[in-house]
Amino acid sequence: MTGHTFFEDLRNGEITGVAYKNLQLKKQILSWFVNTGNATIADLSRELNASVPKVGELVNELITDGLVKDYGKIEAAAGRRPNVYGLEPDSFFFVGVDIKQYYVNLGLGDFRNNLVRTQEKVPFHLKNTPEALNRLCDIISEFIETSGKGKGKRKVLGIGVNLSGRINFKSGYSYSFFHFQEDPLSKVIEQRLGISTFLENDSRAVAYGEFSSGSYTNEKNAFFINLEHGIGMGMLLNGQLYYGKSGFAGDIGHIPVFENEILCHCGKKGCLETEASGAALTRIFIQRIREGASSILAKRFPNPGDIQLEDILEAVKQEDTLAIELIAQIGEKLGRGIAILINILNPELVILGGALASTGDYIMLPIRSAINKYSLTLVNNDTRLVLSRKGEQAGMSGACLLVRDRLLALID
Amino acid sequence: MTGHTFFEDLRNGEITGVAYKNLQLKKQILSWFVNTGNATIADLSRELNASVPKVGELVNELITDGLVKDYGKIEAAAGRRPNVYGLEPDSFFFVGVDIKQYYVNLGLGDFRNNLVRTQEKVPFHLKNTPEALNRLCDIISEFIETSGKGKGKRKVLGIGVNLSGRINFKSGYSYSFFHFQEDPLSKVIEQRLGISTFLENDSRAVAYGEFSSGSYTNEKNAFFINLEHGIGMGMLLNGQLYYGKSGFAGDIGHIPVFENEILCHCGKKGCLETEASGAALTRIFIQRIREGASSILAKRFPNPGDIQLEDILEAVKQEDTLAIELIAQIGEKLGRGIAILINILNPELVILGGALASTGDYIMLPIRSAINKYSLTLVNNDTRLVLSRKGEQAGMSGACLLVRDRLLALID
DNA sequence: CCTAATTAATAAAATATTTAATTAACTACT
DNA sequence: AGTAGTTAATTAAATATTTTATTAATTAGG
Repeated sequence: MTGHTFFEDLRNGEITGVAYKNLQLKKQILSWFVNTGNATIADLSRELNASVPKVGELVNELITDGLVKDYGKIEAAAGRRPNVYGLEPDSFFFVGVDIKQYYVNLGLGDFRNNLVRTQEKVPFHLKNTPEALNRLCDIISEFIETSGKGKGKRKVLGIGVNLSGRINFKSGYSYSFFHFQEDPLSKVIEQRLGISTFLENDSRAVAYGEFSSGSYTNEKNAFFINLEHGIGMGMLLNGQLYYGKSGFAGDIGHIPVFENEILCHCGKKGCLETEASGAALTRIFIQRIREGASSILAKRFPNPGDIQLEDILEAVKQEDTLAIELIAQIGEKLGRGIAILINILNPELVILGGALASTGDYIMLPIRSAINKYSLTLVNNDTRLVLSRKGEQAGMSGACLLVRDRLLALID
Repeated sequence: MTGHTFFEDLRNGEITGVAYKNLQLKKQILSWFVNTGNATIADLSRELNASVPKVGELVNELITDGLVKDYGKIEAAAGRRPNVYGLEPDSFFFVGVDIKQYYVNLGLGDFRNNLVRTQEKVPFHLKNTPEALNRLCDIISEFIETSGKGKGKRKVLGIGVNLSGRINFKSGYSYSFFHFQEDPLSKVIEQRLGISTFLENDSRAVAYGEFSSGSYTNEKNAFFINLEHGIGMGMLLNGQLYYGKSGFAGDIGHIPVFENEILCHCGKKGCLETEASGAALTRIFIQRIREGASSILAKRFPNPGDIQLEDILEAVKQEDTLAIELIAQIGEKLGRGIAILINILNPELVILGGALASTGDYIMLPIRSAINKYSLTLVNNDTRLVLSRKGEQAGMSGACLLVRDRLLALID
């Protein structure tokens, strides 16, 4: 009993000795609730190798701090029924901000990974200007202000922001957007809004959201592949989000797999993205229309150059032959890229998400057959390939989860 | 003070409460010595967040068990000089067995990662027969018997065996060699020799040896690429040896990067190994000779089919133009494969080893230029590419280290 | 060469933690 | 319905650990 709250202790780097050990054990208790769910004092004592009185004491302190809740007694085969404890969802909240090219999704997540409120597709144009950053802060601020519940504002403990491009989540610097000031972007937002803020690369955040969602919490080695205009990826390796040396890891879009002459926007030739991305799909589709191919989009767009990725994906749903043919081609090539990943990293799960994934089996089946064709059977037998079921939710959810887990110092 | 030795406690799964915590702290102390070197009680107390008297007590117990040694006083700027403690190299030893196609290397490693005795190139033919396994056990047994020092046999605490092919190091099963009995191979050897035995995939073990050696202990994300007839790889990701779901990870040889029609022994086409391996080098070299190309080997081998990989590598050293030309070609293609790895995993270090690496700059420069050509500059700037400096030693050393660290339960 | 300053190691005192014992709560069986 | 058997939670006793104080060892400076 230090007299300080959990969060005060957490922020205090000077803490040593007994207080340090208690803090560590509290983190382990919270971590257990986060990863495994509710538990009894006896469970925690057994799993964390601490005595029952000690665990009881710390759980009570966490209850006092409002982080943990007594969920009452549970059924038991025999004997006195234990009380179960778990996270207090209503104590604190997190805001997840998922920034896309032309809009922003905001979500308010509780302590147990439920989005209690969302505000989707708030108009916003992602440009590297102070005005855009200002507008972004206003949007977030407005969202927090209006997130009251009953009597007042809900206590927001942290903000997670997903941005595309290179991010150093430890320093809080963004290198692709909003890097026109000295201070790291996370600090700038933090000062504007007065709430701890963490940045993350968008694909990585979405991946974290997917991996932490219900069905996939057991997987230790998994990829989330984000199929939009470009190809992004988030990786979970040995149960941890993988960054590589400087946070560039997951750049699957620019692996050299083709012997083509198409110049990629990265400056190289032969990148996977040149033939197997949303951008490639759009380019090839327009080209085929210009060559006279028939499609429901051919009539609708007098100028084929106006056709957007969304139109093509819509056409797939309306069973347009050309769109379906091309998405299958893209799938086959993507499958070759994924086969490389599978051979190298022997994962247990690959989740496909992003706009292209909404075409379902049309893209999934060619990918699967290419994986079978190009990767070792022994290895790819281990790998489940699934479509994302969370869609846009995963971005907000992942952002909330990342702030939560970083604030609790459950991950580093 | 439990009255039991460290190793007895370690093997006792039932251990709980205070004894458990002491054991954990002892592991942390040993781990510190292994990873960071000698330390004073004060250092350990600070770093491991335990009190000075507690650390002192446990260090003394470890000294009693013979695992730790008092290295005396060290210089200090001011004040009473502290005693430094570290691993006792002469207490226990480990045997590393590196099995190649036609020979075996054996090494006796001490507690501090020094090979105190080696026996290299012991003739052995790796075949999947009980006779070969028998012979292997005899070789190991003979090595241990003759590893006496002064008065008697040195105490060998564990044996590490590197085998090519798929290995499950946790269960001890080998799936490519010596799998003709029910019991896991590690258990079979263990029972024959009466000493704890661990198996590991050869490339992974060599990688561990390389990563743990002097200069590279700070790297958290590194690859070791083993260039022999095939291409093997061991990966360190987030500071841990990476296995993937079933231990197949690192299979870089069979990633589909070529659009060729060469049938790989894995049954697929377009594998990296079909054009960028020692086997490919041999095949192409022989073919070129048959087509009339000139080389110093052309005269020496009336039948070009007799030319072996070793002969070609020797020819490179003698500056044979054809050999040099082809090794550069192989390098360029390998570089493309490595570029893929770099883009995906953003490592800080890539070590090239195996027979082909002995050609030095002849293979290194084309690899480096292909990496620059095919991977994103921003990413490959992070990556140092180096040649293995340990050569055959790394295999034995890695095997010893893996047993040591697994027996001490420093890694899982 | 002695003293102040500094750090290590040890010893004693103060806490903290665990273990064991007790009490409480509940089920199933006679 | 009462009782034996189980498991939880609490309390008290026994340990263990940390903290603080003391002593030891060493350097630098007067």
